[in-house]
Order: sequence, then C-alpha cells, then structure tokens
Amino acid sequence: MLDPKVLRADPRAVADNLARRGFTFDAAMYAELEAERKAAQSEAESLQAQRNTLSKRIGEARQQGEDATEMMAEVTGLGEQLEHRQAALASIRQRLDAWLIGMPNLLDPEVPDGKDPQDNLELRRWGEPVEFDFEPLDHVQLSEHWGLLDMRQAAAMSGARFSVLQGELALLHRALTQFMLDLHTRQHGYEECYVPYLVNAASLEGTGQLPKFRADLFALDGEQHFLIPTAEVPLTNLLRDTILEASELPWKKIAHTPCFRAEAGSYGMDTRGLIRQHQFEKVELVLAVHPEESESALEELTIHAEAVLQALELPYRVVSLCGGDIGFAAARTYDLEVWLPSQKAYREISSCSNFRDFQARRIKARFRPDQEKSPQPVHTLNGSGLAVGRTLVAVLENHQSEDGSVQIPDCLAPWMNGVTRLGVAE
RNA sequence: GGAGAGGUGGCUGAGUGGCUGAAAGCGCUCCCCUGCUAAGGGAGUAUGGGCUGAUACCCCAUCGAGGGUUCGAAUCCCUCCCUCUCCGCCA
Repeated sequence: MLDPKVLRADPRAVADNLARRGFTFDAAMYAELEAERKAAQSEAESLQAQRNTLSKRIGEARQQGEDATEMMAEVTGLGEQLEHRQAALASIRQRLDAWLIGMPNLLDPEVPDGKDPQDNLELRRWGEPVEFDFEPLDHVQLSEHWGLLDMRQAAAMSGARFSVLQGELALLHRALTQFMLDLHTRQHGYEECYVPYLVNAASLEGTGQLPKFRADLFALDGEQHFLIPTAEVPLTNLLRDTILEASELPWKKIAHTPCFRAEAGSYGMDTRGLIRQHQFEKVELVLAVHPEESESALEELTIHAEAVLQALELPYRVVSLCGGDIGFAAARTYDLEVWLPSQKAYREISSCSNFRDFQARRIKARFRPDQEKSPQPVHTLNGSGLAVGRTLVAVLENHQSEDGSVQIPDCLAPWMNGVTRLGVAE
C-alpha cells in the first residue's frame, strides 16, 4: 500500500511514476475523494467530541441528583446527525481503501523503461553456455529415458502441469533443496522456518497477491483458505502487526515450501516438462530491513541467490525488470535467468525484489528507530534461492553427456548418497 | 466434532454502565541518593488518525473482530475468530 501522505502531497508525481507501469491513476478524482473524506471526518469527529462532553456532564449531573433531561434531549439530536456523518464517512473510506489496495507500488527511479520482458535490462552474466559437440536433450527426454520422470501418471491422477519424480531424480530434487537451505542458513545468515501452506485472504492481501490476482491462486473451502503461491506469503506475514526493535534488523528468514499456482492465462506456455507446474518446490528468502538499508539489501540478496547457481556451475545472467514487467508490489526486481541448452535461452529461476514499505504498510510491520521515536514501516524484500524444479531442469540439461547421463555437481555430494552421475546403466 | 473456561497496555493482572486509555505489580527510560555492588526515592513509559511548522497541545478511535442496546459500553446483548482444559477422532 502506498503511503497516503505521499499520495496526498503529490498525486501528480504518483500518477507519473505509475504510468511507467502502464497503470493509470486518476489524481484529480483521488484528490476530490480525499477532500470529501477529510471534511466528513472532521465533522464526524467534532460531533463525537460534543457528544462525549455532554454525556460526561449528564453523568456528573445525575450523580449530584440534578435533572439532566434537557441535556439528554440535546445529545439525542446529536446522535442522529452523527449517525449520518459516520455513514457517509464509512462509504468514502470504503471507496478510498478499495482504490488504495488496488494500486501498485511506486517504481524505483532505477527501474528501466519498457513494456515487456524484451525491455528488461541485462546487468551481468556469469559462466559460459556449454558448447555441446552433440545435440543436447531436454530434461524430459533425459529423465523419461531413465524412467525417473512420469508425466503420464501425474496427468492421470491430477491433470496437466503435474509431475512424478522417482528414484535418483527425486533424490537429486531433495538434495538440491537441502543444499540451498544449508547454504543460506550457514553462510548467509537466514533463519530456517517451517510455515503453513494454507493461508487466509488477509495474508495474501498483505503481500499483494490479493485482491488483484485471485485467478492465479488455488482456493479451498469457499475461499477460507488458499494454497500458498510462494513462501513469501507466510514468511512475510510473520511480521503482521509487529513492532521490531531496531536491533532486530535485518530480519532474515528462509523456508522451503511447495508452491501452488493456477497458471491461469498461461495456456500453451511452457507446456512441456517441469518448467511451469501447478505445484513446485521453492526455497524462499525473506528480509525486513531498515529503510536506509533496503537498496544494498537487494544487492546482497541477489548475490545470495547467485551463490547457488555458481556452486552448481550453471551459467546465468541477471536482469533488471522494466516498468512493464515488474510485479505489482515490487519497487525494483532483479531476475536471475539460468541458461537452458534445450531452449538455447536464459530462463527465469529466481526473482529478487525490494518492496520497500509497500507490504509493510499492508501488514503493519514496523520497527522503532530508537527509543522515544514512533514506529515506522520496515522495508521488506524477498527472493527465490532458488526455484527447485527449474534448478533440477538446469542441472540435468547443462551437465549432460553424450551418453545421456548427467554429472552431479560436487556441492551436492553430502545429500546424494554416493550417486555422482545420473542415468548410468548399473 | 462435543462440553466447559477465557481473550484487557511490552508482560502479569484488576476492572459488571459515566470520575477507566484503563488500578497494582513487573519490565524499560531518565533523574536523585549511594565508595563499588545491592537496596531506596521521584518522574515517565500504547497504537492509529485528525489538527499543526511540530514526533508540543488539543480532538477522535482502539480493552480479540464485527454488529446491537444506551445520552454514555472494557463492562449488557448477538454473531464470528482465537486460546486453554476435558472428551471424541487422528499422523
């Protein structure tokens, strides 16, 4: 949620900023509604003040055995006026709130201009895409050949965009997860959390998935609960209605969870293999930091995610998302894109964002700058560290050999139970 | 799922219609006293909003959430949520 004070102070600037996203904000209309709210609120509050004073005097008069009939008549009249004013105020408030909750975050000035992924700005590359002296297979060909991936049974029991991993492929999938968790907890200072996979609507509103992106979510029991689309939701909501001491910042959490996405609107997109599934695993990093620290925290967070790709020896690039491609709640986002030989393209494997105070305002996550000062919103950030399914795909495709086997990166050894190559005939 | 008990400030906990945004204690901050330590004395200590140059004053709201009764609700009534105890079921 945007800071209402910023909106009131300079609605024009807000409109200009949001236009870079392709979002239209009617500043004049907003200013008008805001003026109405102000008037209605002042009137309602002064009526309440009068009522409170009179009621108090009635009490005092009664206690001294005096007659209070006249004052009571007066206050009854006040009550009716008050009711009208309050009803008016409530309806204006409701309209303003609905408006505010549907507005995306302001873009950081550094965000490149543009309308789609074509316009994203490449910041750097790491590693060289492998030049195979044979035609590389894609991850489906590799793993189905070994009998370790069963898309057919997954489709039979659940439908499209589900998968069944077996044997050493499932082991590799688990090893990747463990590796990521240990790397980030031991070397990057994140605290591991186990969190609910079902959350309520308020939590999703807090992080920005609702109300606008309902179609991307799976709902249960009449929308009492939703399956989480990312661990960002439960992790960030740990800070709801919380005031942290300055000494508790930076606040760094990590969780490994399944993620569920309806993938509405992506029909025909990435239909093959494990790239785009309704259910996938992800290791998610979430931070809450001092507002002055959030820019540097985004750089650091991105480096933490990159560390996973580097350890796995996977070539990738970092792109800064343009105004038209960046998410609703983010002020700035870096995507990590891993090289996929089968597609001869870089594909998203992690997304690291600075939300500044946008989510913090929605969930009332604050910190106390120092004793005496009143609390103010923290800045939140999150990033995938990484999407496990896509990492599995990248490992298979980048580390394959001509015989269809795959070399397992050394860093996974502690979890691979002695397996160093996949797809080797026993 | 059934029965019962509860949800009050950073914490414990009083408070059954007005003088309670809230006693008392603990914690915390500042000051005084004190060779050190310990003990003692005093003051302060919620959040959001409005107003404002102001994180000063003043005003409004908030005692789980929402609604109702009343001139007036932490206190009475209704609905919902959550916690605890016992029973049932269960990994």
